[in-house]
Amino acid sequence: MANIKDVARHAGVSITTVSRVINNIDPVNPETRQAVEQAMMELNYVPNQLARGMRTKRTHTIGVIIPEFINSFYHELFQYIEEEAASVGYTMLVCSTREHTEQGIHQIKDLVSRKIDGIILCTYRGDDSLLTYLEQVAKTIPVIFLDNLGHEYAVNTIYTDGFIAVSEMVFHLAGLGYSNIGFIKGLEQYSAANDRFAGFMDGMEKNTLKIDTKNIFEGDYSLKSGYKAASYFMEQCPKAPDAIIASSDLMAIGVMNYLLSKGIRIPQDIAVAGYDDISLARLMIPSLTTIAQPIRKIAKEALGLIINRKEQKGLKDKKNIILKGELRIRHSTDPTKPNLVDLGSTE
Amino acid sequence: MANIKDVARHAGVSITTVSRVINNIDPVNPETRQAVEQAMMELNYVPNQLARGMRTKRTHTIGVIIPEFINSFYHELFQYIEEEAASVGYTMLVCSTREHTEQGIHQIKDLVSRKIDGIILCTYRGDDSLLTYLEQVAKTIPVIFLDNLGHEYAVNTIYTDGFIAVSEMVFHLAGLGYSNIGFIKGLEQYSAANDRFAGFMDGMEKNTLKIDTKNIFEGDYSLKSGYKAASYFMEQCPKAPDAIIASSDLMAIGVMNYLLSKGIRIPQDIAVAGYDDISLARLMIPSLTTIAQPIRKIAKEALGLIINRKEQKGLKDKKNIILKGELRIRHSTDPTKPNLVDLGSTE
DNA sequence: CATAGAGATGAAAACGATACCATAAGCAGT
DNA sequence: ACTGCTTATGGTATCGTTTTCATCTCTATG
Repeated sequence: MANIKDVARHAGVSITTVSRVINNIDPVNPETRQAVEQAMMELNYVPNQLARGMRTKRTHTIGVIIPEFINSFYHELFQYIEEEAASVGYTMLVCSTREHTEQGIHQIKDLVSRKIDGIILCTYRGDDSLLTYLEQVAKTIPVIFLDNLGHEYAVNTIYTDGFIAVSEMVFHLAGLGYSNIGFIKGLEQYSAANDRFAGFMDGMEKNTLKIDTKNIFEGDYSLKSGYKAASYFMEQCPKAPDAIIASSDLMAIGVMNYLLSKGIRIPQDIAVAGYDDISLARLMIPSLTTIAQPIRKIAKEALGLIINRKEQKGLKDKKNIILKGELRIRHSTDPTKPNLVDLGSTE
Repeated sequence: MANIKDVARHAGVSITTVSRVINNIDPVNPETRQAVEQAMMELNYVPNQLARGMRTKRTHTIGVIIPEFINSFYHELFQYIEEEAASVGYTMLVCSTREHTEQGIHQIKDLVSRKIDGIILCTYRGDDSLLTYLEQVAKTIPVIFLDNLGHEYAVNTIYTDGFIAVSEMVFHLAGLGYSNIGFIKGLEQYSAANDRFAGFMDGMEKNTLKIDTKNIFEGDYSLKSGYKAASYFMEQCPKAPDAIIASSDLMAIGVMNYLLSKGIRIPQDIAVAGYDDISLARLMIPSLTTIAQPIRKIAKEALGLIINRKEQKGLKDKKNIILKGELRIRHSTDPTKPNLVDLGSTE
């Protein structure tokens, strides 16, 4: 494989000049430039990014860490990050922690050793040792955490406001006359899960609806735990709810699966709502009411923080960007909406 | 950030010795080793992979190119590749061509310039200039194409045998008494699409079923095109089929959406089958009969080809690994199967 | 006409690791 | 006592770039 030296020799100039042509920065005689460009063509020259990164300390690479891959919300988020990254000339290194702390630290260390320009964590089941390690990394390169962390750690965060969104969802249901609303919350470790739960409580209170603690179930965002929640509500709960809000679409779909398999009608018998607006939500029959996270915007903001980085100096420079979710009302709560979304429409 | 020199100084040895400790290859006095390890700890030393890759010509990085992200089959495939790569100590650089030739060549060039150890292409709408470029790349590093390419190009391929699988699917349907079977094929440019179509023809012939060319529709693997196909079959086709096989689950789900929205029962009125077994197939109601691609195996084989690479010298060294798909019979064709898959089961 | 500045180029030092070669000590075998 | 092998270590070239500094030739300017 040809290197810059070969190109220089072939074009009869010094390597410095070739470098100048590549980087298009210092003035170069048009004739010389042409000769160099031709040499590069002929030798099929491609600059070695390792060498380049070594000198410049910039690799135009970002690291992205995704949790388990089961939840397709992360697939979709991931897709937008890739798109955004590509559009600004960055390439992604991807790995998954599989929710294992030690593995996670190892992965981050690996990314750092590859001299990435920034790192995006999609989420993580809060473990202190990993987050402390992350803070350390954040002193060197921008670190962006796509979830609510609370304010204790010195890393940037970007996330959707689950409090407001779920509260709005309760208003929506209350407006339709539902009153005995069940809630499936996420694991306590995630503060985003707590936000959503707090939003639920807030909505219930503001609508002067009675909160029955029996109507609250803790899930883990998975399909299966939604299914389990539904079976709990229907079989063990003293008074089955007339509406169920799940903190993730996947859990909501698990609920739907249970209900439909038992011949319970949605929303006539029980309304179901989710959170995330994964593409599957539109495909369900009935279509699923949910809260759309602005993933395109999340991706854009994250990349922005990496590209326009300034030297981060500790906690005071960190940014917390909180975006607003959007309520998508569909048939699973509101029978006046179409039972299934027209695939030709843009919604 | 500390480098090897700092560690050497701190431990009172030469950088060569530090390198030996890191790579654990030459003999090193246990005491010296300990001193070096301690120095590394204290300085928080992480080896610079750029520098290392520069010397060793190995980066332990693979490039993965995915097509559009819309089809969740690629998400799932991608997930297994990541898993497999991580388990052998490799990290992935990911990008998407967005089915744009020029962009694709650009992406590949970028990956090569980053000195990846191998490249996996999930699929590509066959464009000659990109594939010719790929052949060139394959002279330097292993290139693995996860689709049938025909045998014209000097790159490795791994894929599922669509011919046998779809033929089996026809046998399955014929066995249940369906005879007027419609087929939604993929775009002509993909030879995998043609394999599946040929399998359909084969199955029909072997079951002495009449093939009506009106019953064949060309889609593009998307949800929407499945929907369109169904509307064509039901509204414009002289004699609507009693069963529909789609060459992708996504198209099959589009079909289901159309049929269910018109109140047509599946499978009592019309049976529906897909291809891929994306996780959504199990979640549909009714659950979707389909052909599972052995994605775990595909991922494993692909990584194997990269890790155990020998110098590839042209066409004769290329491998074509063809795996067998597995028929998954569910309710959408066979009413004796459960209407929805038990989420607790392992299927 | 001396000279400052701009344009165009090149030589050589880094960047942070590994690989190759050299050296020195200790010990076994003749 | 010499040779040859093993263990332990260090010096330095090298990977392929960019960056800094230096040089040289013009041209414009007072």
